[in-house]
Amino acid sequence: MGRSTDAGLDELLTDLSEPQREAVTHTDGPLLILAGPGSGKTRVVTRRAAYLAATVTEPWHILAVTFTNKAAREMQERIAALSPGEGMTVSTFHALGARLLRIHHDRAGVPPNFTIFDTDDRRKVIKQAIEQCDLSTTNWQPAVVEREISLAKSTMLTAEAYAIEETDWRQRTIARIYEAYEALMTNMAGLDFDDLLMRVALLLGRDSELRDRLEDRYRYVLIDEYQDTNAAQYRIAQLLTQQRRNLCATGDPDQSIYGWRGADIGNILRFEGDFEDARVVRLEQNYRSTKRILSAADALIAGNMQRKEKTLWTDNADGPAVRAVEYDTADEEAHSIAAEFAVLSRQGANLSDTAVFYRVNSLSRVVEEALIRSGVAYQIARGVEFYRRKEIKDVLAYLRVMVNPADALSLLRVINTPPRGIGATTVKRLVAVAEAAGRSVLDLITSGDDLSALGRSAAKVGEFGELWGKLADVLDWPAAKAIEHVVSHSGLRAFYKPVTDAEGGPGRNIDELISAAADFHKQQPDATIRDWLEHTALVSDVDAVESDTGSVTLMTLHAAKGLEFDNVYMIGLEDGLLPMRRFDEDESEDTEEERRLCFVGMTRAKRRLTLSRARYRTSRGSAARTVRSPFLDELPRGEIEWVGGDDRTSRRDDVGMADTSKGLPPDIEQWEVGTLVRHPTHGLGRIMSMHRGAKRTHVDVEFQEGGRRSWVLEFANLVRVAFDEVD
DNA sequence: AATATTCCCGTTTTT
DNA sequence: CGGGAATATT
Repeated sequence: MGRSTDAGLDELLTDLSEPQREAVTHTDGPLLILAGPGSGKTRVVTRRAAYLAATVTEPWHILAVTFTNKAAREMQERIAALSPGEGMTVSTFHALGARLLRIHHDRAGVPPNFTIFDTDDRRKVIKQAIEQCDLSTTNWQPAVVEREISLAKSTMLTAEAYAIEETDWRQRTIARIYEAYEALMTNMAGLDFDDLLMRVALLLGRDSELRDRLEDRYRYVLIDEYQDTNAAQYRIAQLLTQQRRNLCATGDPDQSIYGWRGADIGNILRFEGDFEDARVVRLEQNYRSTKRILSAADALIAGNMQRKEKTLWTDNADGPAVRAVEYDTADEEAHSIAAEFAVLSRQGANLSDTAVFYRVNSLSRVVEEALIRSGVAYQIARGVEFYRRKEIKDVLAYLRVMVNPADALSLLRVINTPPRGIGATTVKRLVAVAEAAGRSVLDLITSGDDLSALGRSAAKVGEFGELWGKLADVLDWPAAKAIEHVVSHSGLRAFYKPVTDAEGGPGRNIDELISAAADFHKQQPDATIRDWLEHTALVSDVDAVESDTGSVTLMTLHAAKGLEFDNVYMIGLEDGLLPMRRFDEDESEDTEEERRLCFVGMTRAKRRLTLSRARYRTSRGSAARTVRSPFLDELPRGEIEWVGGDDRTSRRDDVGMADTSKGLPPDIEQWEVGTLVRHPTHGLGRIMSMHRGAKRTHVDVEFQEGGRRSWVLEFANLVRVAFDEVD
């Protein structure tokens, strides 16, 4: 056993509540930890891992799986602090998948040096696939097809399986695209995010020998955030624990917020059905939040119908009232919050413990601007965005082709970046020649063939071939050094030089990339460039969040899961935003997930929670009036301090527009963004925006039959339609 | 072939 | 409003 002194064991069990101790000391057999927010789940999980290592197994027999790198890193650190010994595996699902596919590539039927294609790459390949099928990308929107394929993969439907399941013409067509997409990806030795899960699930399902080996290696498996697992992840968890059945799942159905990407809340609800002898531990005492925050959150989540009853309670102080603030405009909202931060900061408060959450990334902009103006330091959780920047993708593309010469997507990106006289037509010819010769483009370029078929561009291509010869041997270098080399010899550095010094300019970003690579190398000296690329492909937004920076943290509600802050601001509590509503979807189903999302956000707060909303918000250009989020109305009146005029009857309805009322519909007060309307010739539509000028009211209506039109409301023959009148 | 210009349309959320 | 793509210009 890793460590077994009695003193050590006692130490692992101190300061635990009864249910916590029960979970920690449960060693063999299925265990479900239903952990409410702030219930000390991480503490239980880390102690349990150390406990297992100290009593029944060795550290290297323990596998813990999380959803983000940040979570994995933190879990690793906290377990390490309990010194259970070396060798435990703590990983994200996707990183684990990549690693297993790498090691067992022959069994999995994937190329050994596959590279991971991110969503941008995947989008491009899907577009290619659609075009290859002679379909138009207007009728078959890449984003829609991408989503469909992604959801198929998350339920382990391969292209073949999907084709068999065909039900209608639409699906049959998507099946064709799916197959074309897979063929392209295979050609390029690329795997997408969903492959990392699907292929592992399928591999484990059919290869019992490998399964046995893995089961012997990973005898105790922990899956964190089990409520957010999709079918493939669920399958992996089951397959890894078939014989020993030492699966410990932790999670909270009330915090399931990834249904939209295939997560199945049923996985956690079904746990006791899957394992009849499962031990279930409920952690319901909250150690994080004040009574007021907890009861507000609890009241909100109680509005969900499909849910396991749960009693959250805390011994913590009442704390200050939860605030609900209504502002007139989003600017005002942002500036007011920024001003509060400025005051706190002046009072010497540490803003590391403060966060702003929002439903959609686009809301960060107003807040950022306000914070800059007020001189408040902030950080934004957006690790992914960094790696999506042009210049960064340019650099990475070079490395990708080196690691995986089949990666034509990256090669075509790189071949004329920076511009070196190889234009679109030349590239097209090059691809055609390669195809005719049955060889790869890179092969063609680098093997010194006769390229005269390319006309006068042949020389340029030849030069690129030479350049490539000089670049390609950095493959074994540490990533930072390799990037430095590539950047200077490819001409990228010089190309970006003119803008290089600008704040956040391309040159600076490349420098940042280099130092990130250097950090990586320091932490994992044995890692190859391929490992580094994999690492960059699998970052999440939260991964970029640092603690103790002294600055306010801005992030989406999704990114906030699992974190906690003293002082939390949630903005944009508006109908249609939070809860988010899309126009083509039936509404009831998603509202519960939206409510959970709101619940997640609220329960991040330890001491102070402020929810706010703006009566007018500018989105993509034009300002539109908003409707207060129904979630605000679901909060217990007594616990909430309302600021800025609370309900619908106050102020906004009597702002001087008296003389415009002439031609307006009689029920104009009930019209707002989202209202359904009928037009004599255009049919049923929905108001997308509403603009009240001094004299005229303008509306923007999107019609069910397609199309979008704007009118001056006084002159449009629009009639309001109630939801229940719609067939 | 490279750069300048206009136009179009829209991401919810993320590994 | 702003990025990306189609289109115009040099």
